Amino acid sequence: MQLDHIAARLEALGNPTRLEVYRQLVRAGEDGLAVGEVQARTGVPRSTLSHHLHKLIAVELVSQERQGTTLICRANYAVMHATLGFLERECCVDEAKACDAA
Amino acid sequence: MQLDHIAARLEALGNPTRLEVYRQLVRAGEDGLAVGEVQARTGVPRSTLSHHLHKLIAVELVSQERQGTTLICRANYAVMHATLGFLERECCVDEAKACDAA
DNA sequence: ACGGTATTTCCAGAAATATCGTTATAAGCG
DNA sequence: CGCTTATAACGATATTTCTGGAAATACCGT
Repeated sequence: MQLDHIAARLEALGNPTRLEVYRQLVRAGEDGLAVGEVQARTGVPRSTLSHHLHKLIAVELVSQERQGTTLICRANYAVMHATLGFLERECCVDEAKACDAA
Repeated sequence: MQLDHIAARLEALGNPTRLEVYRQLVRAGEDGLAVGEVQARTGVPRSTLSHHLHKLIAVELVSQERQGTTLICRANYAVMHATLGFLERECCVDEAKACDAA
């Protein structure tokens, strides 16, 4: 994973509205949530929400699947874990040094 | 930790330049790095770097300590871990559900 | 106090982002 | 086919961010 990709994902999550949306999707689990359901839970206006969802989709943190007229959104756990893993590895560098120092 | 704080931290890290700066600080470990040293390693112009550092400091991911004419910057690991911990907890909600489903 | 080094603050323009009303598109149903 | 629902794309505006040069400030040795 490249630094730019990680940064893009963090930026996507670095907005209260999007973080809240993402959290709702995580909580929804495997079943995911229809866009309209996310809208109902967050109260974000439709067009704004669509915009934010696209940002999350663009960095692959969220995926969409059509079911009839509704679009189901799901959190992409693998990408999230990869991102967190990268950050932890960065932190572990320091952890090791901290341990050396201690 | 509130959602807004987390988002602010993610946003701070969600910029390639700042993520790189932060990574350099993490790698430097406990000793930290002088601003000038960060500048030398990243090649970011001084004023631009100063701005980015302030953003990282504002969300407490980085701290500064003066040593004579130079300012030493250090990564604040505790804050980083708290942030990652929050995200992991969010993810664990899903993990549990994923396990139920599996 | 003077000179030098390290760093920030000031400023301003370009670019990106957030927001949301309106309009368009896709899918199902009778 | 026309109606309804669900959602995305368009478009416009206000705000924020990013960037970096120039000037100001902080600290130190002499």
